[in-house]
Amino acid sequence: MATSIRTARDEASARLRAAGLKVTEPRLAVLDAIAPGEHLDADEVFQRLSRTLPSTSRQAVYGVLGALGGAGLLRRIEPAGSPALYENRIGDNHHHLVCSSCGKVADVDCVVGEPPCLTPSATNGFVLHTAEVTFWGLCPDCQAAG
Amino acid sequence: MATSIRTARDEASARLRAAGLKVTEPRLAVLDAIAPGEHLDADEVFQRLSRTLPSTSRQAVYGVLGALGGAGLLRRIEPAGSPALYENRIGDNHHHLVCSSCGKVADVDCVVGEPPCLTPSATNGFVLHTAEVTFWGLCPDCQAAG
DNA sequence: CTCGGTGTTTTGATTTATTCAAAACAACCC
DNA sequence: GGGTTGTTTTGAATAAATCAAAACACCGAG
Repeated sequence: MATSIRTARDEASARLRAAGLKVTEPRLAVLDAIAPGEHLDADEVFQRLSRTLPSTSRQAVYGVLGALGGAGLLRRIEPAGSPALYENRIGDNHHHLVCSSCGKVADVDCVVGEPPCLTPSATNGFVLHTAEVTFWGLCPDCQAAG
Repeated sequence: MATSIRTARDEASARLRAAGLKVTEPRLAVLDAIAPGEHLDADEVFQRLSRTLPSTSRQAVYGVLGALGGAGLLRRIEPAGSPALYENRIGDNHHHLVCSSCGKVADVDCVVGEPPCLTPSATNGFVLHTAEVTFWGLCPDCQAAG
């Protein structure tokens, strides 16, 4: 257990270094705070760090999230009506399901077949680099709540 | 010319009434301010109204945009990194091309073939009602600017 | 036509999410 | 270990939007 924690920290350190970023406690703590499948906003990350590394300032959280996002170690999404959210899952082009009632976010793998969403009908002269798909609906809990 | 202006106003009035909204000067002015193909934020709308109906407050603009958006007379989009934008084109499920450098927005008709983007690989129990696709890239001007 | 109820707008303050700037600090190469 | 550079802290400021209460205007009933 202690071994696996040490290992996770070491892996995180290695990923930071590989990205050309210095290894610092706030960065390790942020990487540790966001579990796979979660989508956390800056405030939620800050609150989690207030348990694991209470000296961390809110601005440091913004700085870390910005650095990790820019380095590709976290992915940032901004669903309409919600503050920016950060997730662990990177490197694939997965999409998101957002509950229009409670804001809950779930991942979905790319849409049916090949990524057709990368091909709009006309590009208006734009050179594309990403297609982002957000599905809006009601999550199971909000369906149950009527 | 005066006739066409009168007609546009009358059409806008009819659409407001049909939506169950009262017909007011600020609402007519907002509908008049947003031309087809444009994507304006609340501040841009407010600035346009400061010419055509200068007594309108910023909060009234927010109120009008909210009411018209809720009634389906305007569509609201919120690309990441940008304030909410409002457009005229409603009732079709078109998508958007956003320049990641300057923020310029262009409309695109739905992606190739049938709307495949309405079918994620797994819905995680969500009941879907909308799929929103945002394409990110560089607009022609920003390509030219290097 | 005018009166009254309801919905809208104004006025002014407030909140939320985020960014800026400068000083203190810490990681890491030598 | 010591210096440079990047990071974090501290504190203030901004942008976008929302809230609340009072003034007002639309529009249907009479």
